[in-house]
Amino acid sequence: MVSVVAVARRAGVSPATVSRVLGGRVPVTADTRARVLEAIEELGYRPNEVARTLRAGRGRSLALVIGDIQQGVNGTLAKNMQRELERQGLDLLLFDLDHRQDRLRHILERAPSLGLRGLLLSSPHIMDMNALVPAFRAAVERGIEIISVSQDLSALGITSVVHDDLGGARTAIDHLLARQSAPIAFVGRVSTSAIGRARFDGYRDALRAHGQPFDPSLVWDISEGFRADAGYRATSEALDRGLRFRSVLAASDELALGCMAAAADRGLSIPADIAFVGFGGLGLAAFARPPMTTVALDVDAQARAVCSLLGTQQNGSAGSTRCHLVPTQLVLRQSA
Amino acid sequence: MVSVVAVARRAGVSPATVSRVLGGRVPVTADTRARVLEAIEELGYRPNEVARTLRAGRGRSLALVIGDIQQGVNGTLAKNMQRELERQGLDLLLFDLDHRQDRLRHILERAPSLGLRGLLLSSPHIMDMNALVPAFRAAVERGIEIISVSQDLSALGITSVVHDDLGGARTAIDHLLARQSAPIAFVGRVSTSAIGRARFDGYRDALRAHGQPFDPSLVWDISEGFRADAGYRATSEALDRGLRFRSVLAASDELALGCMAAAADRGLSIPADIAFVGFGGLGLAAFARPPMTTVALDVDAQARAVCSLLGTQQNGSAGSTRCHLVPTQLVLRQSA
DNA sequence: CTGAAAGCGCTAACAC
DNA sequence: GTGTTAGCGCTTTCAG
Repeated sequence: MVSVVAVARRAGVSPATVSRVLGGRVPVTADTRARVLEAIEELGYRPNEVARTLRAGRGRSLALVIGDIQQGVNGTLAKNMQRELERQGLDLLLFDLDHRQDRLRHILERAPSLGLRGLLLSSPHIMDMNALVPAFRAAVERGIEIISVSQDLSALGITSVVHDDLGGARTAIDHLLARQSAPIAFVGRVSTSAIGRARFDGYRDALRAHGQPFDPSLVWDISEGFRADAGYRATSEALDRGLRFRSVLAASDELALGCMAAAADRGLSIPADIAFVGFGGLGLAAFARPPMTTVALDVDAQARAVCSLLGTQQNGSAGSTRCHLVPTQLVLRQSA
Repeated sequence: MVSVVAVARRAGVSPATVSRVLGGRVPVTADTRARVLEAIEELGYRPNEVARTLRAGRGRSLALVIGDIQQGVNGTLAKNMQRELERQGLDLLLFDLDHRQDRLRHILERAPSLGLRGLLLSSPHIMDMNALVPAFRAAVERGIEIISVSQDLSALGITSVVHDDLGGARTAIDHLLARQSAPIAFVGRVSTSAIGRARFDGYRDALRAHGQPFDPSLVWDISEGFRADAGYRATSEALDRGLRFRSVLAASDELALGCMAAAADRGLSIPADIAFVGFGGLGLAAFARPPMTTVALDVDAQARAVCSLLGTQQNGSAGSTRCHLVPTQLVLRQSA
């Protein structure tokens, strides 16, 4: 491996000077600089990031700790995050939680020894914070920046950049009500998901704001995961039980797709018999038939917001930590 | 940061001994060992991966270099790869190519200085190998293991673990022919995609094997990306032009979804009027209406195969490098 | 079986 | 403006 020493020798200078040229923070004679640059070129030298990291105490990578990269808009999130981080010369380590809390603790503990600069936590999973707070605290004390992007953890002193799930759900309900689609069912309140919870809260708040009755039998909890099959099952059961509803707000696009399939399988017409609104803004939703109306998340804006926050944080001063809201947008298609 | 030195002091031994206990490869007295372990426990010591990496010359992470994490089964691929790598104590660095070849060269050049152990290349993009081969070679010489998982690059001395795209397409055609769905169209031959090419080859070969005519007007190229809108457009145009076909094999599930939407929008019945087969095995495909028949990829098997190959490779001995084929499976649903 | 010492590649102090 | 030196934390000789 070509090292600073080799470059220095070739340029007839000391390793320190090579380092100075590389850093660009300390003045170097134009002539020396040119010789060093030339040597670097000739030798095809590349600074060793690992050595730099060891020296500096921390490196140039962040971990994206994600609930389930396979689901929903998480792929898009990963893509956007990687792109934005790279713009700042940062690398992205991917760590899939598979929704297991012990895995989160594990990566928190490993972060400092990996030289990670920070940790982007994208899990909607409601965690046992008593068990986790010490791990978070320890990481922050070691200089790890933590930003939560799926649930608001600002109360714990963790900077959060989350979508306006509540507002998004409200907008959806407003729309559904405006087009006379009450009663409205909600699918996807999951006891373990902060996102499911927030979207449900928006649903309930909006009903209340409009003076609409809240009917618990129209809220369909699902055990876990916002998968299409859960939506299918919930809707099928509701239909079997003869529940009366004219529309469904789903906590995810996948869920909504499952719901729509269930309605379609019973020969129901969408949106005439039942209207459906999804949540997420999956590209594929536009190709469901009918095309799905959905509350679209702006993951690109979120990624940019997260990156602009990096380095800015006042480490974990629990009181003042803010939660930044990323606006959502109702995309009207034909399902509602 | 708690270091070996601190642990050593506490246990009353030398740093070397601590290291030996950690490594477990060199015999240590049971007593000493116990004292060291205790000190580690008390201090909450964690070995610094960065220092280890610097010392060893390479670390414990691989890069997953992916064409577009947002598309198709790539999310599933990332998830499975991360899980399997972690089983071997390896971390996964995510690098999204956005289908740009210069980005691949870039990461190849950076790999050694990042201490990467290897590079999992998942891009179907057909690249200018003249421009890339030197970069590949340089990386391999520096000890980077490279495995290609989306296209067969064994001719270049790069171990490849790819799905049996050709066989999968053949099976789909066999099925379509058996159910009297000729003529069969193919959508998704992309000039820049090795995957699109391989699946197309399977389509053409199977037609030939069955003595079916090959009609070029039934092969719909798309400019790039296996997105649903491309499928929608291609199918719409074909229908507008009055082309005669009874079924469509798509090079991806997204594409197929777009195709089905186009047919549905014209009031065509699926599969009675036109049958559709997708490629990939996206979970969502089961909730299209009608449910989509698709050639499912076994990404889990692929990830396991890749990991079992790590460390096994005889670095880039161009002649003998093998291409491992992962079988696909036709999942019959109602669209064909 | 254990300790001392060297060194992976880099950069920040400290001289000059 | 530039060179010398030390040390980030680890493991691996080499002695003992």
